[in-house]
Amino acid sequence: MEKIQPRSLYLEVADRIRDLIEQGSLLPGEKIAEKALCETFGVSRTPLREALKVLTSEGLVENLPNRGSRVVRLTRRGVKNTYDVMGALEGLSGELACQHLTDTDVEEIRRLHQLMLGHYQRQELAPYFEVNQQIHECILAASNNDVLIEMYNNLSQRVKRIRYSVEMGSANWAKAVDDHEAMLEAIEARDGKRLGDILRAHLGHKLEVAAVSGIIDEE
Amino acid sequence: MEKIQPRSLYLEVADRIRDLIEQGSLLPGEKIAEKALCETFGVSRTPLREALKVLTSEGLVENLPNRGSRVVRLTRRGVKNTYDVMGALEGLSGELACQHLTDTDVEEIRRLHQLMLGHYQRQELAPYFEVNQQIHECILAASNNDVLIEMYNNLSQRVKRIRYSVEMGSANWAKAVDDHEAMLEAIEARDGKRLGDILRAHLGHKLEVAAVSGIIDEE
DNA sequence: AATTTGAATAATGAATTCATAATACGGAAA
DNA sequence: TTTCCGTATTATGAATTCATTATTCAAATT
Repeated sequence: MEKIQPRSLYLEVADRIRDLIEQGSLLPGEKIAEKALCETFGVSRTPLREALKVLTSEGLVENLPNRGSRVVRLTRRGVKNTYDVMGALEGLSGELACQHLTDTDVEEIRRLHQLMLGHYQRQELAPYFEVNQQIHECILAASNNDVLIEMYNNLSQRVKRIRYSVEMGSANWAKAVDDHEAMLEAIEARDGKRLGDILRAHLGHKLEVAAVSGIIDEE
Repeated sequence: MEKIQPRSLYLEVADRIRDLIEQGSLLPGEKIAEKALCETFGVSRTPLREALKVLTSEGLVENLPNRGSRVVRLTRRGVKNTYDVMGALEGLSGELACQHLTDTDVEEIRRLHQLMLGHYQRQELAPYFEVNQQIHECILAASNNDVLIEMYNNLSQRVKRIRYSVEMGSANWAKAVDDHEAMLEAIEARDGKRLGDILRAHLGHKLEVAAVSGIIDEE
């Protein structure tokens, strides 16, 4: 029998607002009118305000005393900072994953890797990204470190609303695929140090792509 | 003239609760009675509950629906996970710091380093830790990455309530001082990669000490 | 005696109300 | 016309109230 999980209203509301921000219904810098959101969600201001406080401490929203909340703006510098930290965390995830990866885990990653290569060869960008992310999530999960996973997901959430420009430079793309090739080798050799180094370096490339997106403010 | 900073009540309350947890007035696993805290702080339940939600998303408190809040328990595994992530973040801070450290910054670190050595030679543990922390904060600040600083401080807060057993093994202590010697060299050479590696490794030792503390639960 | 049931109590969750600060607007003065 | 000032309006911050869910404890049943 499955347990019934009672979930607090404010968590539900926080999820919904997160979605709104991610999909772009609430834009960076936009003021969040409490009353309006209350009506769309059909809740009172209390749980809504609690949700806003959670999002504030998550770094998605900022709270100006007596002047309400706004969606935080993404600056180029802020995004760079976020990616740097994510790189460090990915690096750690690689090192730890190598200590825990089972043979079937590696098998699964190998499968995804081949799948991804196929998408690359056929230049199918969206499916490529999809599988690419699955690989990284596999490694992250294998780190067996829930603090790490929590931190990474938080940071990831902050930059998710950047819509990557649809065409990725072919040179960058090729480099990314090369990185993944090296990653797989390191994984198969269970070489955590090397995998960590590759992952730390790997994320740097994404930034260039992100910078093009219109959502980022130049301070 | 100094600006007047209007601060929300819930942030104030959150700070106070954080203090209570850090100094051990609220113990891990302890249930947090809202009414009692409201009276001690002299505020209503609304800002208190908002504060609790912030602390929950910071990982200091957990929220069981309809059953209130409790201070999260520290498990050996959880502390290890936290230290691993902190190590990765310190590593990054070292790499970044080397890109930004000015000569006067390095001068200051050198001064602190000598001060710390003095405390080590005289076996003055508390002052040693004090200065030690100042050095790490210097490096962290010099990273110029506020996302990194925010993350690090959050994690640091979570484990702050561990009271390190007063006597540190003399072997460990010597090793830590050695690490610091190597750190200073790397800093003076502005060798970010090396500094990063040293810092990543450096934190591992603390864990052993922490494990002795009575506050940690064996799951 | 041990376990279960149910009423009484207390605590949490959420809506509402009240207080206060910010914003918008209109008129007066320069 | 532009700027400044004061009032009206609106929104936020916090306390209070109401509703619902746990908990406690005594009585009843096995």
